[in-house]
Amino acid sequence: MTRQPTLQDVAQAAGVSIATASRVLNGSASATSRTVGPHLRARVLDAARRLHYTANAQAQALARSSNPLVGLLLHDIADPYFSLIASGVLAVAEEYRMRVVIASTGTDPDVAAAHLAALRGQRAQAAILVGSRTTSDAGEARLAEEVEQFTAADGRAACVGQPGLPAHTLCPDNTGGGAAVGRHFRGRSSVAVVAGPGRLQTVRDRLHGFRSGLGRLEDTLVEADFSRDGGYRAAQAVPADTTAAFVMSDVMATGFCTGLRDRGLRIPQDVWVAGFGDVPSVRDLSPALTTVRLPLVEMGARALTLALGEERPQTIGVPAELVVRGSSGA
Amino acid sequence: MTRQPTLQDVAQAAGVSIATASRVLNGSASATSRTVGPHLRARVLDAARRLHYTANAQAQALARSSNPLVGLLLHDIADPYFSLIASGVLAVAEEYRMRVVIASTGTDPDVAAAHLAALRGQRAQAAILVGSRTTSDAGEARLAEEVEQFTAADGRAACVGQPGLPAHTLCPDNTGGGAAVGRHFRGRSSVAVVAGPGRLQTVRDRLHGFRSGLGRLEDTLVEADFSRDGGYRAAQAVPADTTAAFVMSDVMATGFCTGLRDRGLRIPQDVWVAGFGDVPSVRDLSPALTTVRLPLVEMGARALTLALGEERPQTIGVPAELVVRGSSGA
DNA sequence: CTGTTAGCGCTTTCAA
DNA sequence: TTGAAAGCGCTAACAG
Repeated sequence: MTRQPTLQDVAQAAGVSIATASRVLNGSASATSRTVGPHLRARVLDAARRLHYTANAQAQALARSSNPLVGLLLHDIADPYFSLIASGVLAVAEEYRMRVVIASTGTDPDVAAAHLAALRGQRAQAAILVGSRTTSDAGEARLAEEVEQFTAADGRAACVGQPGLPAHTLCPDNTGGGAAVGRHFRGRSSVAVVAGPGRLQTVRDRLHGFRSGLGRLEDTLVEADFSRDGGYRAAQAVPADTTAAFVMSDVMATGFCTGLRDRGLRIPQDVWVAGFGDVPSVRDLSPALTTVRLPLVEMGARALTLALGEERPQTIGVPAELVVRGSSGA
Repeated sequence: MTRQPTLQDVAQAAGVSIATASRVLNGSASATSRTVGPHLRARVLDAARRLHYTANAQAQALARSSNPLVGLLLHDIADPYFSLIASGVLAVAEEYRMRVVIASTGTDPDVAAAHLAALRGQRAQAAILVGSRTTSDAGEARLAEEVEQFTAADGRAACVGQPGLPAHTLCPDNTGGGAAVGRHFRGRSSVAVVAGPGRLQTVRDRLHGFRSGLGRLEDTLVEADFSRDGGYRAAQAVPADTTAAFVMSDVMATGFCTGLRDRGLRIPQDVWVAGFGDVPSVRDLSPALTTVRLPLVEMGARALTLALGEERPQTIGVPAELVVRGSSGA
């Protein structure tokens, strides 16, 4: 490799000291950096351009002991629920001119904890944890511990999901959203719920809300992973006389509807279906999917804004709104 | 903030030299690092744990002059086409235990070039550029120049899209895929094409392939952005007597189908529709969408594997396979 | 097997 | 306004 030009090289080429070169090239916005004469300044800029100089971000981070970096940890980037949130995070990061390192952690809090430790190693200024808390108390405790380490190292953490972590929290109204679906389903004779993994707090909240909204408990519970195919399979597992199904994510619901249809059941004549999240594509199913709207992109944006802005951890509720469409008779 | 513990602190706490601490904590896998006595080793590990020590990744990168980092530049993470590719990249990065910094660049080559320069500044080992080349010769030239700088700095670059950059290239068969749709549409009387922005090479390739497959040129061309709503609007813009429409992305096609339906046209009785990409959700449209399958997740995985593995830039074709479904009469 | 020490490239006082 | 020099935290020879 052609060794990367260093500030040293630029300074030399411009015939100035390395300090001067630093001031004109990477000088912080602070007033003290503008103090370079126009003549030298021009020479430095010119030399930098000629050499294709780019500051070594590591060295800068080390010297400044701060790194314009935010970590984004989410369950699965291939799921639109998460990629939409990610898109909001990226937009804000761009505004703040921060880089973002991303990782898919799955649902294991220990994996998230490990990544968070790595982020601390990178001296990231912020970390956004997107996804559900779990019922693994031990795991959650370790994650919380790691969040505290991160915060102690002057990092800002924000979580999109349930409260429970010592960090900013954006808390979608899973219970309320579930309840709205439950109320909407009142009067339907035989109700099924397609849930995600039971260890996820999100799943519990949505289920609990749903049942309280429905006003009774006789539902059939089918557990699936949060995938399209999981939803499809769940449609085979549901009782034949089901007249309404609450599927806990839009991605699952999408597969679920197809599964139902392949089984000869009609939506909504035979079965009402409702999802959760309101990702864009569910409007285009036929019939369009009734679902609970979450402002996903904004949630991502908000989470980073919060992390970067607010000093004291805040918990902020995010309203979840039932959107009734054709899949439940609209 | 509680100052982060340094290697110094750990060494002190363990009563050993900083070198020893370094060897046990961050020692490269090379044989020379295992040479620490079990006794001291244990003391160091213990001290590190007590202090919650995490190596400063910046300092490490600087000292080692290499950074286990890959950059991922794509048009729009909210689009499943890209998020699926991203998911493949993340999986491989995880295997290699590399971090990935991600950025949405839109379609402007200069934005990508700027991000690439930043990646060079971070001494990233690899960069994956996902997205179409454009017809902006000047912009592409600047991007190519930047790729060369990146490579010169010992970085590996891989591109998912068209050839044209001095890097590894994973080249989906856009022309062939388009042609397959064209052949499939032969015999349909009035054909429309919903294209993305004309400045994208991908769009040109798919269109060119389509026309050659169709065997004639009298199609109606509607240009839209690559969004769901763009597809929906395009459905209003297409001639009323259209009997077949090739929509150049699945996301657009998804909205397009709804637009057509809202306009009173039936799929496939009145209009055949085909998309491109085969993202998971299009199987669940009714009728299911005919489309051109691209192995998106694998493409992402392959791109990074290639970048990390192969020295000499290679161009690899990725087959695109027509999948006929209900939206075109299957 | 362990410790000393010279950098890695940049920022930032402190003097001049 | 400019330059000299002391680190930032860690790695990697080189000595012992």
